[in-house]
Amino acid sequence: MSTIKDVAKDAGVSIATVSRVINNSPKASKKSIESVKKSMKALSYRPNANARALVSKSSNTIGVLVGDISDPFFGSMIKTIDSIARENNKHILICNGYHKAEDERAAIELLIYNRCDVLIVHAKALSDKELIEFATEIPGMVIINRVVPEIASRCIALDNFKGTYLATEFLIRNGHQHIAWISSNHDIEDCQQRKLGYLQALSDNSLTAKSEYMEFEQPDAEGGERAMSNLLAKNIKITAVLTYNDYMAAGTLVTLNDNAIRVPEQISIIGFDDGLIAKLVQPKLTTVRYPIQLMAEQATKLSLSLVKKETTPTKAMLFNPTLIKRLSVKSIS
Amino acid sequence: MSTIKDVAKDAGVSIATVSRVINNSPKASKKSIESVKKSMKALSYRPNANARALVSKSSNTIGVLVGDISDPFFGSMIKTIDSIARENNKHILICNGYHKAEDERAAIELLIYNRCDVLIVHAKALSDKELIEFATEIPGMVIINRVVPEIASRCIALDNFKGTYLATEFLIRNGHQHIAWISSNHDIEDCQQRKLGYLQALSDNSLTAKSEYMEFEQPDAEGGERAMSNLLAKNIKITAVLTYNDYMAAGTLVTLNDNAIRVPEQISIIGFDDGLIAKLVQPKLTTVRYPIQLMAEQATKLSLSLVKKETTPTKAMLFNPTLIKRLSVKSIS
DNA sequence: CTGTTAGCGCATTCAA
DNA sequence: TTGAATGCGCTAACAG
Repeated sequence: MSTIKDVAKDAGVSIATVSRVINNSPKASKKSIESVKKSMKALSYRPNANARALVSKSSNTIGVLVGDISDPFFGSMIKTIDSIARENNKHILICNGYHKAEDERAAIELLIYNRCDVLIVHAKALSDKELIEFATEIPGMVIINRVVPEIASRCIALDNFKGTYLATEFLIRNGHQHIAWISSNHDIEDCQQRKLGYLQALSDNSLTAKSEYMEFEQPDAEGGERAMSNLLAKNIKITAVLTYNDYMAAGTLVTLNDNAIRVPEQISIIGFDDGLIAKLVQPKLTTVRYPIQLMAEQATKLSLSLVKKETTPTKAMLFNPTLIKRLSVKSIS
Repeated sequence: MSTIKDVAKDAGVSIATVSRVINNSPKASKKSIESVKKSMKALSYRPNANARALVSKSSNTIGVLVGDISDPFFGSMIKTIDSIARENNKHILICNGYHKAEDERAAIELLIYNRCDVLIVHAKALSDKELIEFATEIPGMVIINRVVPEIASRCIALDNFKGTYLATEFLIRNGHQHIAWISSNHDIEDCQQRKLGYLQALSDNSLTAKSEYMEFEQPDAEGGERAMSNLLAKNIKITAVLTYNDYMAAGTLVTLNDNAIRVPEQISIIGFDDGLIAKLVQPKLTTVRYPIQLMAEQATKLSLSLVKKETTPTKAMLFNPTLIKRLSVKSIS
């Protein structure tokens, strides 16, 4: 692979001149520009991004840590970040944390090693303490989908509590009194908050929560199937099921359908996220919207302005969940 | 951010020694290792990946070009690549091509700029010619989901023709004679091959293809909805629909359900890909399996061995699609 | 086992 | 407008 030197020699100029035309510097004669460009093409010259990053002390890269890139939730988050990155002539470097502290730590470190200008971090397993340390070290780091009080100004999150509270209340208003909660078995803040929202809505409406109405499995369709299956096995009266996310809801639907239980006639279902899947299952899911694209956009912009030292927000940006009514909930008398 | 010099000074050794402990070189005394590690921690030293890549001429990065990262199909492809990358102590750099030649070109160039050791490229819009040029320049480049004859040994692809041929024949064997084809409106090889498979199976069974039985829309659920809607509008006799992918199939199901047409009782459906979604819709989709994870694994391994100059395959690795029977097809007399 | 030294490819002074 | 020279942070001889 040819270097800037080769190009300079071929074009009969100095490497400084070549550098100037690479970077569209105004102080380069038309003649130089022409001959250099010709040589670059002839040698199929590729500027070495590593060398540029080394000397310019900026890799022009936005680092992104997500839970699992194959999860469509993160897919749309990443797509949003990528599009804003492109608008700013940057690209993104993505790492998976798999919701494990060890992986999350390694991922953030990798992003730092690579001198990412800005960092957008979705970390659920890492402790507040470690996150604060990283954030202190990297001024452009922003945390998405989590609030760490000490660095709240760098956090973008959803009010998870409100999400399930809304949904539970909606079910209660529609006459439901036997509401199950199918959730994730990951011990992360989201789960706790969403569970609290569910419990609070129950108690605010004088309904007592029962542990046999709650199931915890992997937060995907399979987990949803298993959880619903467990619920059915217990032979308790259930008229509605609130789920941790749309995929668990989809799994719930599968189990119910396999068992000839009609939704929403016999059991109502509410999902969470309002992902693509919500509109594709039968019946279309009533769900809680997680405005992840909006949030990802804000996170990216915040992070970008942080490194430019433009803004200094004072508190966490907390987004509101909203209920999207579709066809998986039926009112009962 | 502290550098290797700072650490050397703090630890009272030379930068060479620091470099040695960073790289776990055997020729470093226990004492040095200890003091250096201590200093590294104290200064929260982060080796600069750009500098390392510059001098070692290897960024330890696998470059990946996909169509659209938010598409679950690519999500699972990337996840597979990432896991193999990690096994080899590498990480991945991902770019979106959005099936546009311009974006695909820019993406591959970015990956080359960043000195990716190996490249796994899913490019549909770029011409064979350009792809060959890139492949010639980068010995470790592998093309996935496409066959470019001149560089067949670097291609990993699915036999798309066989996929739809299989599916169409399956429908015919089950008594269907009025089979529609809902496909993507992108003018790429996959579409052409899959259409040919459909047409060939029809003609091999003495059925005549009719253009009003074919619809071309965006290859997603919305496109599937629209396509099915168009098909219904034409008021033609249809007993089965073959679709370009599972998402189009899911959209098809939505439209049919909205119009109170039962699947598979009134119309049978076959999808393509066997993605996660196939098992979540109602009824579960009979579909053609696209072993993308297997293929991504092979592509990564091939690419990895290519840069090590270990292997020199002679022909394209062509994968077989297989039919996965579920519940969306009914036999008619 | 350790330190000195020479680049890796590039951007950027500073003189001319 | 140009080129020579310097250094970004690091690895890898090489000599000790």
